[in-house]
Amino acid sequence: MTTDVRKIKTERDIQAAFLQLLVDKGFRQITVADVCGTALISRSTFYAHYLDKYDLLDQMVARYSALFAQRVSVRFQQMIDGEIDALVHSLLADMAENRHAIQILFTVHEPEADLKANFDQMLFKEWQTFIKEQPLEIKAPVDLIAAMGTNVQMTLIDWAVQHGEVSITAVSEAVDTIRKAVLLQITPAKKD
Amino acid sequence: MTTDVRKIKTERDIQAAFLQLLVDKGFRQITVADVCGTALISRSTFYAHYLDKYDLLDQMVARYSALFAQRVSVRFQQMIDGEIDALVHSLLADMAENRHAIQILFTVHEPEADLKANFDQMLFKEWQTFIKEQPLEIKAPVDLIAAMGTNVQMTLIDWAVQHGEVSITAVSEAVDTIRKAVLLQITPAKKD
DNA sequence: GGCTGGGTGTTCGAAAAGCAACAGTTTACC
DNA sequence: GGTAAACTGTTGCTTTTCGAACACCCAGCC
Repeated sequence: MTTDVRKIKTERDIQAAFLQLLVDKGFRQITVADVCGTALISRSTFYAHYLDKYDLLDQMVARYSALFAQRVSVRFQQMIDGEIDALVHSLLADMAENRHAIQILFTVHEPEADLKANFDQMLFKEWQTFIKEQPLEIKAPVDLIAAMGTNVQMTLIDWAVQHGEVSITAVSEAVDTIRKAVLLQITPAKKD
Repeated sequence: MTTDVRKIKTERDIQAAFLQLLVDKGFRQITVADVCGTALISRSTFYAHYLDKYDLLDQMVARYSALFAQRVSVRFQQMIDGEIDALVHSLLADMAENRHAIQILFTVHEPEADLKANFDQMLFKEWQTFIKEQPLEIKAPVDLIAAMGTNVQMTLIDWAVQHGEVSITAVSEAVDTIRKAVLLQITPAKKD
């Protein structure tokens, strides 16, 4: 099996070095030699783990995308139900380990690897299907409202990733107000 | 020669883990398995580098002792000359890299490995020879005054290690006052 | 007493990582 | 346009590290 500590450690080191370099000089400027240098890793070892720097980025983006994918539905439901406190809280709990990496990867936008775009896309689909399930006839275009909802959520996620654990009540209220405004477009007015 | 990155990295990891564990549970409670566990190192690898945990401690203490030994005379002279600002400054500059380790090792007092005792001993010898070189007949026992001087310096070093870079003027003045009092015991009163 | 569990220190073959050299490609500059 | 420098992947061989087993010791416990 893959229980060899060495593999885990070198991949850990490579990825940490990569994130560091993303901050320092940006993806385009990074060379494989750079990564190996700051990770204290041999170049031949790098190629034993990744095809090239694009593959490295891909794998990292894929990993965090998958992580997010596991929870999208839950988070989406929390948003719909107005459990903003719970949403922010569980978001931060999940990310406690990964916040740093996600924060950095959010700044990278490559055609084939864009974590923020992936998150966005997943949420957008959730909104689309949610809206279409609504019994009411709605006047505004589905995709417009879906985009609105997605943006509210992405903004919240971005904020959470940037700020980590902070007192949340003010945030919750602000998000909640906007959330209601969006939902009003697709559901009958009701008491919350 | 021995420029294999792996050796450097594992020793780095082992020593970092060891320092961590010293803080967490203290030297006596540490097992080799502990060190390997937190360093993500195989036990057989540990024994390729060190005989046992005592050897590990020894080597670390020896290293920082040697580092200090290189500079003792200079530092001592700075003290005698009342260049307290310069003393604290160069002390911190030297230790920038090692302050953390030294701070922790200062808390470990094993019969055969005691960094603080080593520092103390080196300074004490400097004071002894310095006092004996003085032309004046002195009334107080040499070792008493030597111990006094050593203590002033050790206290300063301890403070520097704990606090790192801080605004220093108040410290300088305090130390300078005491320093003069000690020197007055062995030299004729003079204008500074 | 005997037994168990956790610690030590050693060994060995297998796996991973290192290093150095390679040809091929891009980049930068005169 | 040409050349030097830097970067890329790849390879063969060496060194280090790993994991798992071993016997041993010692402390606590039934």
